[in-house]
Amino acid sequence: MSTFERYSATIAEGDLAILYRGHSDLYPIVIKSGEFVNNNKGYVIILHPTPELWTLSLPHRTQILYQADISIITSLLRLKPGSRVLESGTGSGSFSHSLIRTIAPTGHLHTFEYHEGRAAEAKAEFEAHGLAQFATSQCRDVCKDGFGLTNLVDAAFLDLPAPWEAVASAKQALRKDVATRLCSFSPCIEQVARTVEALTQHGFTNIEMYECLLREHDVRNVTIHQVDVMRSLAPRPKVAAVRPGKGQEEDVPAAPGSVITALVRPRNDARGHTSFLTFATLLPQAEEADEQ
Amino acid sequence: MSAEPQPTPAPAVSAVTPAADTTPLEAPAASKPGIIRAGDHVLLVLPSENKRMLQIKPDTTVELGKFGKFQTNALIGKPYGVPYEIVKGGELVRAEVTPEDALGEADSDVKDANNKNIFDDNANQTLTHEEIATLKAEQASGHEIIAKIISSHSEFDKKTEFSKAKYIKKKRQTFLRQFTPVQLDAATLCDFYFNKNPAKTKEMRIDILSLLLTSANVRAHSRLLIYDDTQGMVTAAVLERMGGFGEVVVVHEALSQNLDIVRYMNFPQATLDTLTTIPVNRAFPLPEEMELWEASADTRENKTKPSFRETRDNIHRGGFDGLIVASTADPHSVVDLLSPYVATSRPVVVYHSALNMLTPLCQSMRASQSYILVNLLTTWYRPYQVLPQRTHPTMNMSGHGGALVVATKVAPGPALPSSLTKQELIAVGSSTQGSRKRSKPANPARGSSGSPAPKKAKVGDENEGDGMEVDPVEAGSSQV
RNA sequence: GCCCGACUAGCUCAGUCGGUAGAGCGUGGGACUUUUAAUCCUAAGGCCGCGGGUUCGAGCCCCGCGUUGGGUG
Repeated sequence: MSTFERYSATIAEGDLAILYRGHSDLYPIVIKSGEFVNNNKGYVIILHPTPELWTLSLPHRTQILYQADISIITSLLRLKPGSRVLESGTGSGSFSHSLIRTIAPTGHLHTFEYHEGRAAEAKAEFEAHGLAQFATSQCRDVCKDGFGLTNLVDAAFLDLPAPWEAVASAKQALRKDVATRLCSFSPCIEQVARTVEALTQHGFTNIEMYECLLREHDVRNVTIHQVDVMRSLAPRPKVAAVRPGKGQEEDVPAAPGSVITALVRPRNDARGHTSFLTFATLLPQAEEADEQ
Repeated sequence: MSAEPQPTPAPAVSAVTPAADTTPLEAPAASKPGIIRAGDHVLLVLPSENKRMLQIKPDTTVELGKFGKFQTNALIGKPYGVPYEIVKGGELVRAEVTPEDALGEADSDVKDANNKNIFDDNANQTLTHEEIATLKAEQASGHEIIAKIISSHSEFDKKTEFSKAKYIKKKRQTFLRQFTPVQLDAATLCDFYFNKNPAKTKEMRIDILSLLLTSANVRAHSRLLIYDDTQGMVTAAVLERMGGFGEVVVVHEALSQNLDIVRYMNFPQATLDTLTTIPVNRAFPLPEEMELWEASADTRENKTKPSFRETRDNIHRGGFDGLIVASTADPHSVVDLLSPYVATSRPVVVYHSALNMLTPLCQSMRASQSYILVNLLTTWYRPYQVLPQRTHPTMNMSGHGGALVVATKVAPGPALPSSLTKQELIAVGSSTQGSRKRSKPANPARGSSGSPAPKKAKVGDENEGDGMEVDPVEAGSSQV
C-alpha cells in the first residue's frame, strides 16, 4: 500500500496516487481496477503521493498551510523521527500529513480539531492513507477543554484564532525532562502580541517570530536587440520569448543584431503574507522539581 | 493499531510514556535524553549572544574570556538548554530566568518618561572604570555588579521602562558570568554557520535547508543519493530527519570529503552506519581504471563500512528515493551524473547559493521529458523582535539564503504523434473526492471503448540500467 | 441532457516545458512614398463575468447563475 511514510515500487489496487495533468492540475485518486477516468490532454502521469503533492492537491476544508511555512516550522520545532507532537487545529490536514512523514515510524502526532465534520474527515483521511497508527485525532475545543495531555510531547503547534487561550494547556502537554518547543501560527500581529504575553507569563523563553514566504521564479529565454547606430533606422527583430528544447519551431538562433539571454523573475502569482510564526522554548524543569 | 491514547473525545487523555522507549537509536543506553555527555559537541551561547562551539572533553578547562571559565566535568551530566552561572570557585549553578529581565514592565505607560532631559554624558555613571574592574576582580557576581552600576547611574530613574530594560540587557550582556549549552542539531548548526561563517555552508540559510528537506521528501527509510559541498550540513540534516533508518550515499569529487558537520551532530553509531561515502572516480571508474581498482585492495581503514566496490554496485543498482545536490561545481554536471540512479516519481533537489547558477539547469530540466514540476525557488525570510509594544523586524534576509531547483523525475514517454490530441481514456480509478468539482479528473466513462487494463509504463528513459520499477505511468497510447 | 474549459484592454485571443501584466486587431502620434492609402517606427489602453457561502482576524477554497468554446449523447 502506498503511503506518505514509505515509497512502494509499483502501483497497487487501492493505492492513493496523484494524477498529474499539468502543473496546475494535480488530482488525488484511488486506483481501482475496472474504473476509468476521462482525460482530454493526451497523457497523464501517475505520481507516488508525497506530503508536498498532497498539499497541492488536497480538498480544502479550511485555508491550509503551504510548504514554505510547513518546512521552517518543522525545522524550528526540531522535529525528526521519534518526535511526539501536538497540533491544533487539524484543519484540512495539510501540515498533519507532512508532520507524520517526518516523525514516523517511531513518533506520534496528537491532532485536535473543534469542528466535528472536519475532525471526522481528517480522521477518515488518516485511515484511508494508512497513517492512523501515527496519529491520534480528536474532536476537541482545546481553548475551552485543553489538550488533556501531560508531560508527553516534544513540540506543540498552535493554529488557532486565540492561541493564547491554549498556551497553559500546551505547557502541560509538553514534557518537562528536556527542552521542548512551541510554535504559534497567526495571521495578525495583534494575535502575536497576546500570544507572546501568554508565553512569557507561562515561563517560555527564547521567544522569536518569523515570516517566511516562498518565491517561485520563471526562467525564459528572450531575444533582445543590440543598439547599433548603423541599424537604428532599420526594422528591428521583434522582442519575443524563445524556448529551447523539445524540438519546438522556436528553437532558432538569434537574428543578427540581437542576442538571446535568460530572463529570470519571480512569478507574479506568488502568495503574499501567510502568517507570523512565533516560536518559544520551554526549558526542562529544575532538578528539585524533577526529584518528586 | 496505535498504542497511543485512543481518540475518544470526552475523557482527558493523560499519558505518561517513558521517554526513552520510542527513540532507541538516538538515546545511548543508560543516558537520559537532553543530558550533556562526555565527548559531545556543544554550542555555548554567551551573554553577549556570541556563540562558541566546542567538544566537551573531560578534565579540561573552558575559557570564556570575561565571562569566566569552568571545568568541563562540571557540565557533564547536566541538562542542555539551561543557562548556567559560573559562581565563585568555578561551580556551575542553574541561572534563574525571569521574564522581566528581558521584557521590562509590560504595562508601563510609555509616556511617563522620555529622554528630553537626559544628556549623553559619561559623568552620569559615577562608578569609575577602575572601580568596576575591582568589583570584577573581587569575584562579585554579575548581578551584583549590574545592581551597583544602576544605582550609580544618576539619570537611570528618568528613563522609560523600555529604555531601562534595554540598558539592563546591555549590562547583562557585558557582566553576567553565565552561558547556555545548546544541544547541536541541524537547525542550530545551520544558523550558527550562516551567521558566523556562511562560506563554509555555502550561504545556506535554515529556511532554504528546511525547504530542501521537505522537497526531497526526506524521512525514515529513505534511500538517498547526495552530493554535498556544504561541509556536511546537508548530509547532517538529512541523517537527522532519517532517524537512523534508511540509507545515504554521499558521492564526492575529491578523494575524501569534509563532512565535519555530521561529526558535530553527536549521532549514535547506528545513524552513522547508514551513511557511506565514495569518490566519483570510484563510483564511476573509467574502463582503464577498472582493472586497477579491482586489483587493489580496498584501503579503507574502517571496515564496518561497505567497500567502494560494494558502494559502487549499490549506486549502479539504482532506484534511489531522491537526489540532493549542493555543489560548487556545475550543478548540471552533477545532476546528469547521478540522476539516472534515481527511481521515477522521486524528487531531485539542487541547491546553490546564487539563483543565476541554477537557471540553466532549471531551463534544461524543464525542457527535458525526464522531469516534471520543475521549480526554481528562493525564500523571503524575516525575523522579528517580539516584545510588548516593541515588535519590529530585526533584519531583512530576503534573497541571500540560497536557491533551489526542485523537480520530480519521471519516465519519458514515447513522442506523441501530433494527431493524438483527442481525448484518451486512462485506465486508472475514480476520484476520492466526490464532492469536489473543480478540475475533477472526469467521470466514469460510459463507453465500452478499449480495455481498462492498466498499462505498465514503458521506460524509454535515456538512463539505461537503473533498474527502476516503474511507478509513474505514462499512458500515451491511443485507445480508439 | 450530461461532462470539461474559458470569462480582465474598445474587440478577439493566449500552448500539459510550472507561459495570463503576454499579445494581435483596432485607435492616436511620427517617418517614409506608392497618398480614397500602404509600409515601417512609436505611444496609449489591464486590477480579472455576476451572486452567495465558507477559511482565523492570509485564499492556489466551495456552490449557484450568466456568457462563451469544446466534448459526448
